[in-house]
Order: sequence, then structure tokens, then C-alpha cells
Amino acid sequence: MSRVVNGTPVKIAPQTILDVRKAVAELDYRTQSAGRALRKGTTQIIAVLAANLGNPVMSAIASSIEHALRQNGYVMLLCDTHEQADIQDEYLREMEALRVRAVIMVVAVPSPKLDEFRQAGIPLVFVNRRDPVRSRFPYVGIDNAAAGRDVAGYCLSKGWREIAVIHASLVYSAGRERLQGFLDRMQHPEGGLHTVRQFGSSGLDHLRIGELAMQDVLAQPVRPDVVVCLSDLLAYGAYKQASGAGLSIPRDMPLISFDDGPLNQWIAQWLSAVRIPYELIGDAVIAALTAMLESQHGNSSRQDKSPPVHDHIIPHQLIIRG
Amino acid sequence: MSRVVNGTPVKIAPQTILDVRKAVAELDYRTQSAGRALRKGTTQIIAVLAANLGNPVMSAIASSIEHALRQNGYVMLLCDTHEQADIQDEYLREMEALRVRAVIMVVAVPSPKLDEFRQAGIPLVFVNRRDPVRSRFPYVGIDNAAAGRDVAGYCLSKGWREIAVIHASLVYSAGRERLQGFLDRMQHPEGGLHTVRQFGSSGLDHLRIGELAMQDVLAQPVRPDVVVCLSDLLAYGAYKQASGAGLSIPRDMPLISFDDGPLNQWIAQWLSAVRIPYELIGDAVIAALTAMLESQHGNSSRQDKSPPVHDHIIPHQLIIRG
DNA sequence: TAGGTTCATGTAAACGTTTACGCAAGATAA
DNA sequence: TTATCTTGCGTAAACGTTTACATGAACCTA
Repeated sequence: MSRVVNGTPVKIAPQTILDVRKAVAELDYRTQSAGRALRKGTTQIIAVLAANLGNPVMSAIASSIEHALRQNGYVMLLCDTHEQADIQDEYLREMEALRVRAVIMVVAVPSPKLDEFRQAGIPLVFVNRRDPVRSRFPYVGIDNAAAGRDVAGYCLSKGWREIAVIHASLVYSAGRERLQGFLDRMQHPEGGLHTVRQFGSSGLDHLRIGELAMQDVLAQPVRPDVVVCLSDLLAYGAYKQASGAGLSIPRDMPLISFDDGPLNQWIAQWLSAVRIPYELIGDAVIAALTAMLESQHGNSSRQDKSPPVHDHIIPHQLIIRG
Repeated sequence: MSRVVNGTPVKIAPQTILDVRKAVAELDYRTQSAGRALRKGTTQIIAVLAANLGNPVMSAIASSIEHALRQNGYVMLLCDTHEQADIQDEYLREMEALRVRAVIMVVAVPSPKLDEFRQAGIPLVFVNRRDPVRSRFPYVGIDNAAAGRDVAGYCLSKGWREIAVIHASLVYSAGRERLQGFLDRMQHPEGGLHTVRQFGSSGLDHLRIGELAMQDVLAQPVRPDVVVCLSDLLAYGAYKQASGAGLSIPRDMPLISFDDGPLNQWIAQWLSAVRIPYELIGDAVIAALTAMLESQHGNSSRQDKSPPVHDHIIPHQLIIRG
């Protein structure tokens, strides 16, 4: 029975197949995952630990991943870690007990349990932000450094000289690489004369950080030609502050950000941004995942070489608006 | 062992408890949910079927529910039905096989499998939109009719005479009740002279519907004093269209909507809206849920009376901006 | 026809947990 | 002291699935 519904690679008489099919249809039989999970020691559940579902970009990513997982016979289990190590650990423990097949970290923070997972052989995929600890697990997302360079290139092409950058914490890969790429390109010989001032603080609420940073920007003696925000939410916060101060965006002060959530084209036409093609993330995650799962199988026989998983860089695009 | 970790109501020697605790701590034992699920026939998983995670209000609601469920020892499994009956059914089938403890429908559509679920005894909670079929299952959300009346009251207080309403499909409770409440109050004796014109179409993409509806509004010979949109997304679409046509919102044309997603206060200061307190939804869902689960237990003995579950109406608030 | 080979299917064990049941030892009562 | 009752704990069955292994039928070959 199990052999026919699951397509076990074993010879079955055609008649038997039909008989089973009929019985299945008649009884409306549906395999119960509890029994299977117990026997096989794993499930079809894949956990997605997202840092902040209140961020439209992240829920768009979650939505894309959910769709792709479902297409491939998995079930998504979605959690919100609020970017806090203890919550992330609690969830990871829970996922362990649930015997999930894999865990997808959409913006991870370092945590003890995550260290354990890296050892334990449970496949991990890091989306949007690389593994805080250099590891053999794949990253799915844009080339943040290149995106930073693109933004810098655009600023240079516009001849902007006075530049402000608003950032949140820079200890993680995404923000750090974006800033690094931006500064690299800016310091390029052909960059000419310009000043880049940095504003921002570390913390969890990007909206608020952006708001406060813009306050600092406006308190400067000289108003920047452009303000580059390292994420959409930072730009939203900055926008509120600047608008409240009577500035018209982008006429008085252009804003450029990274992420470009799906709502921007509707209600944030004042914002230019590097767009993460979140629709593509689901498929890329699946690709990374299946590569890992297969290499995991193969490795059971020959333990020697580490799995040949690699990052999946998806193309970004600078969208100019306003 | 099971007795002590689960706190079974049975006498256990204090010493044994300590011994077990020690062993659990030493071995880092964690009960595997597969075995438990198999034995008990149910899980700690609660499925949330949301119609559209791309809608910030819905992801905010999902986030709130997730938090509340976690607090109460459940695990949330989140799906996106895209408001389509066949996808919703596919998910419901999956949840059945997973033996989820309950299903929370955040904006449900009628579907055959949903009909089965109502019979099958799997607890259901309907959030934001009532069960399309009148049923004994609880609704959690705001009083949409009252919200509609509040908006009408505000319009009357401002003395607006020419009023446009933008709506999507009106076959479901939320939109229908909002519009009904609005019209009821408008037609109240003290309402005075005014005209209400309705725009909109049915479909899944509220953003696009709003955009097209606003196109129709602007094509009218007389420009309305206010445009009331039955959801945030409709307002976003309408805003884009109106802005594109050179109008300044809200100066040239105030917009009022329902939902008031968390981003509005940051980047949609031009929008007044009835706020759903999404932070409160999680707790309300838990209340509805535990009431059902308890009444379910009690009912196993006396089948006669239907469960005394009731709706949980949470307070809304009209936020005026701009 | 006997022996060997393949092929399809039946059988049973195992996964980890919960819980009904029963047993032993200690406490109480006669 | 013996009989009865309580208390704490050990035992085993059951949940539904997968899969290694056994069984037996049919088919081929010499």
C-alpha cells in the first residue's frame, strides 16, 4: 500500500496499483503525517524563521518561499524571531522537537542553538543576511556590495556631492556589505570631491532609527544632496521626519533605499530603491535546499568532502522614482 | 516519565520528580512531537490560513496571532490562500493530514472542504471576515457596521455632501457590513442632503481595483468632497491614481479607509482610517479558541447543546490624519 | 521434471509517546 | 496477625506508517 501511494522503486503489478488506487479513492484515504514522521524520523515541514514579519519585504519573501515550498511538497512553518537571539533559540528548539526537514533563516542573528544546528546536520539556508558565522550553509539573496556600488554610481552620475547615509546596526552582512560597496565606489578615483556622512544607531526598530537619524541629518549645517538609507524601513522613518519638517521628498532631498518592498510603487513614489526581486527568492531557496538535501544523502556513504552547496545570488535592480 | 514532564494529575513521589528532572536535564531530553501526535491523534499545531500575506494588515494580524499562540504553547503554521477556494481547500486537506488542533481563517472564502471542516469537529475561528456560511464558529474582529457608521458620522460632521465610496467585492461580510453601516448612518434623518456614489469591481487585487476605481471617480463631472475606501489597499491604489493625476491628498480630496495598517502612520500620513487594533487580535483568537476547545471536551459527554462560543468584537478607532 | 531464478505481495518490527492496568509495598483497620 | 485499602511506579499496548525480510507463485533452463 505504502509502496504504491509513495511510488517506491519496486515492481508492482499494474492490477494491484489500480486496486489500491480505487480503495484509496473510496475511503478518501490520506496518509497521516504523524505515523510517517515517527517512522522516518523527519517531516515535510520546513521552518522559516523571519526576523520581522511587520516588514513588508520580509512578508513578501515569506510569501514567495511558502509558494515555492508548497509546489515542492513541503509545508511551511513560519515564525517571527523579532531579531532576538533568545526567541530565535526557543523556536529552533521547537523545530528540533518537530523534526523539521530544514530551517530557512530569513535574517538570522547569532545564537547558541544556531551553533548547535550547524553541527547537527539539519540543513540551513540563510536568506537576505549571510550566516553571522562563516559556514558551509548557503546564502540566498542579492549581491549587497554590488547594490551599494550601483547606488553610489547613480549618485555620482547625478553629481551629488554632499551625501548622507542612514544605517541601523552594521554588524550583519547585509547592511555592512551595502555600505561597504557604496563607499568603495564612492572612493573610486573618478568619484571626485564629495563628503559622505553616516547617521544611525543600532536597534531593532528601523522605522524609529530612520526617524531619529533624519533628525540628526536635518540638524546639520549643510543639507545633503541625497540621503541613502540602507533599508526601506529606515527610509520610511526618515521620510516621516523630513516631511514633518516641511521638506518635500524627493524635490528638496532625494531618498534612496535598499529592499523596495511591494508597496513602494503605490504609496512611496518619492522613494528610489534597489529592488530585491522577492518573487524569485522562493525558487532560489528551493534550489539551495534540494542541493543540500541531495548532498546530504550522498554524504552518508562518503563522509570525506564537504557538501558542494553554493550561494544563490539573485539579480537586483535600481528603481528610480519621483 | 511522561507523567512528570506533562504534569499528569496523579500522585508522584517528590523524589521521583527530582530524579526525572535531573535525567531530563542531563540528557537534554525533549519530547518528540511525532510520537505524541501519533498516540494522541492531535498536535500542538494551529494552522492560520490567511488570504493575502502581501497585505500589511494581514501580516500584522498573523504576527499577533503567532505571538499569542506561542505564549499558549501552540505552534503556528501559516499559509497564504490568495483568497482562492481551490488553494484554500488544498491547504485544508493538508491540515487535516497534519492533525492540526484548530484552523484560524483570516479572511475565508466559501469552499467545499471548509464545509467538511465545519462538520468534522475541527475548531475554526474566523478573523476579520465572518464565516461566509452562517455557522456556530466564532468571529474575531471589529464591528464593521459600527465602523462604517463612525466614518459616516465623521463625514457628516465635516459637512461633506458629495461622497464617493470605493469598494471591492461586496459579497463578504467585512466589506458589506462596512458599506451598510456607512449608508445607514448617511440616510439617518439628520444626515441632510448628500449623494453617495459607489465605485469598484470585484477581484483579488485591491490595489489595482482602487486605482481603476479612482480613475472612474476622476472621470465624473463633479469631484467628491471625500473618497471612502473600504480597505487600506483600495486607498493605496486610489492614492496612486489621484496623485498621478496631479491631485494633492488630502488637500484636494480627503481619503478615508478601513484597516489602518502599521505603515500608515509612517508613509501614509495623507490617509485617515478606521484602525483595527491588530495587536489585540492574537489574544482574542486565543480566547475564542480555548473556549471552543473546552466546550469540545465537555461536549464529548453530553452531545445535546451546541457549544456556547461567541464572537469576540474588538474596539476600533477612527484615526484622522493630514 | 527438478532445480534455480525472478517477481509480486504478505508479514512483522520499529519509530516515541501516552495511558490503562496491575503489582508490590506500606499504611490502616479489625 | 490478617485482611483491606492506599500509594507510587513498572509494564505493555496502541497510535499509523515504512521497510527489511519471508513466502510463494510463476517462469526459465538444463
